[in-house]
Amino acid sequence: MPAITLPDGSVRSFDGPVTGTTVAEAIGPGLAKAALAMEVDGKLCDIRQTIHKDAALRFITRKDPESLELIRHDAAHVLAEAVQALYPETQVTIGPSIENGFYYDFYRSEPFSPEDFAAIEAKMHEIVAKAEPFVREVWKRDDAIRFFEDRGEKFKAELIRDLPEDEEISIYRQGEWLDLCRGPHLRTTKDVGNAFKLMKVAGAYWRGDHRNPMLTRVYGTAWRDKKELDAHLHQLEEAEKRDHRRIGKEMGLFHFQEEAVGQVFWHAKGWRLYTALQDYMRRAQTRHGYQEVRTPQLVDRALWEASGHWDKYRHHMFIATVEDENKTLALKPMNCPCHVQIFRHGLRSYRELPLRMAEFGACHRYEPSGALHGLMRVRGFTQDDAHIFCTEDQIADETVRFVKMLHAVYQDLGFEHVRVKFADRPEQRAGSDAVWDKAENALKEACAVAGVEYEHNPGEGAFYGPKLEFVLRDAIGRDWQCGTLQVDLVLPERLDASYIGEDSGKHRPVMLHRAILGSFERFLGILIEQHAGRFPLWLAPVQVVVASIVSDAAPYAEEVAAALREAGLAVEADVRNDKINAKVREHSVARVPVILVVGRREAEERTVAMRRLGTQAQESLSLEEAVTRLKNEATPPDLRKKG
RNA sequence: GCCCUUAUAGCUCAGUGGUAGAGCAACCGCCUUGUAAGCGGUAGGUCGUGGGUUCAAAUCCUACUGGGGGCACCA
Repeated sequence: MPAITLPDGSVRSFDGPVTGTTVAEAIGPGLAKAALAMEVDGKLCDIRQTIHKDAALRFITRKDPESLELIRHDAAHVLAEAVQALYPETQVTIGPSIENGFYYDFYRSEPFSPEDFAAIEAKMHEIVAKAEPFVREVWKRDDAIRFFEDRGEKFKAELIRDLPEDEEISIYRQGEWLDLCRGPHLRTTKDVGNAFKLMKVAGAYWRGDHRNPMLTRVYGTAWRDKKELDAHLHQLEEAEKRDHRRIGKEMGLFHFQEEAVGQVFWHAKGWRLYTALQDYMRRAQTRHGYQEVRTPQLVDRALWEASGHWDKYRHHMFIATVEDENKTLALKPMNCPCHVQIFRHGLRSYRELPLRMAEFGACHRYEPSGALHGLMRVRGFTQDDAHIFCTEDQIADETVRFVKMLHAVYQDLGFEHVRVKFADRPEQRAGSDAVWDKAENALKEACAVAGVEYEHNPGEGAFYGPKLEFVLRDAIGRDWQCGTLQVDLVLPERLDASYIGEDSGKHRPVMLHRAILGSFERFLGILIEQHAGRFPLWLAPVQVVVASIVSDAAPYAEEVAAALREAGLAVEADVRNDKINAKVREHSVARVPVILVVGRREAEERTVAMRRLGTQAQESLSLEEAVTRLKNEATPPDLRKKG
């Protein structure tokens, strides 16, 4: 006699086991029509599922966010049926719903191409129109394996074989077609609707392992209605407009070319942006008690062997040799071993700890070609790297200090939302379990002291120690992992770093590896996308353009530009023989934050007409006032007078 | 590295077997101009590179290199 409790608190009793469909019909025809699935005691399931005992029930309609996931998952099934109908030799594997859509991985000797999309989409619409009910069946394991093997579906058979013994093998049918699937699903294929679109094909390794065969993955996006779909497609276009590679080209910030793959040619404007950020970081570091150092680019392999990097990362290092000398050197892929060399140069006292050693370390890594991505993933980059040599007792305090500094920097740079992840020991690692226990516990404790709340990220630590990962969210909601703090008890041991303690004995320091930006290249890529190239004044590559209206005003325009330059601003004078409309347009398109327009009147009165990017308003003010105000406004946030 | 895709003028792109095109930018001239494109003219490309098919290749095939989207990788 199940009693069904509904979200409004009301209870309905039934004489015997009932399906969700029956309950919905009992409540009313409107709900019966709208209910796509249901949640029974918090668990999402098919609406046709039978409820045997008392339960809390909530119906899922198109309005509920859960419906999107179901629509997407079902769209993947519809895609798979369509593909097998058109290309019967294709084997199916898996097809989950993902953010904004779904994908399905197929195995086929000839991979699909976007040219096949039109035919596949047409078939999908046919299947949706047929309104085939999704019917759940539970099969015996052996029957299921035999069934799929008989059909030549080796991948599916393998999946079933690998399911845990006690797992129920459920099959979903939609008309003639069926698939192994945990569910749940909508009522019929019709519920998928027509707001879907196939987006791209991509290769993906079977079970995510590069030793396995390559499958063809077809990605699609799916929404509740056409309006949502269009909004999503529009958003994709908007994101494309802020792509840092596009903006970098438009604003003349940097370029890449074949002769230096994965390395940036910074142009004058991009370099101003870069150095503005670097200057800021240098000030922040100095303020927080770091000393800056500089270490060699080319270092003998012996050091990398000692640190353990040679063993693990040799194939990702650029190796250099000299003809006349039988030596192998490597371009440094990281700075830590070099910093240890400075630390161990001469005797260190406990009085020097914590010793915070920073370097804008230029590193090179031979990243796989497929990993390269604009500024975000390059082969030559510069880290805002630092290593804190300290005692175990100082870990907590240093963590507190670092987290504070990191938040201040992110805030100055315009990022408010920061998450923390705790990455613990990976499978392949250096150091004993005892050392790892110690390092992980120390870091956890430090988090507690610093009041840092974190998510767990299992197995993702560095090979020498656990790490905190700082993830920031940008203006359009994307997450970027930038900052990191790593506790390392291994490298000081391997590279024999020591200090003399209070007891006159030798001790091992702890090394904290830390970065806030990560790499300048990547962080600038993020900054470009964050601001869509419209930087705050202190970062803008060209801060002000002084544009003359008539040639008579040209000398005054030059004078205004000179005054601003004297005040430390990046300014250009545009005295070309062109219409003011054209000049304003050109510099607006170039995202110059401030345009000062000067004509005959301004020259006579010694004023400027100020126009801000993104507005049409003009403000007339005296030259002196303009210089004072712009100089103040262009001051980096950390140098601005507070309050 | 693997799969798909792509490469034409400085930029954005059209041209799909029959003598390389447009817009913007550049350069030259005219216009002295009041807040998002004034007008006219000139110049600019061995169509990414190497092979091949063909009477004929930007166009078809093939390899390589770079770019893009994923997968794998990310000390």
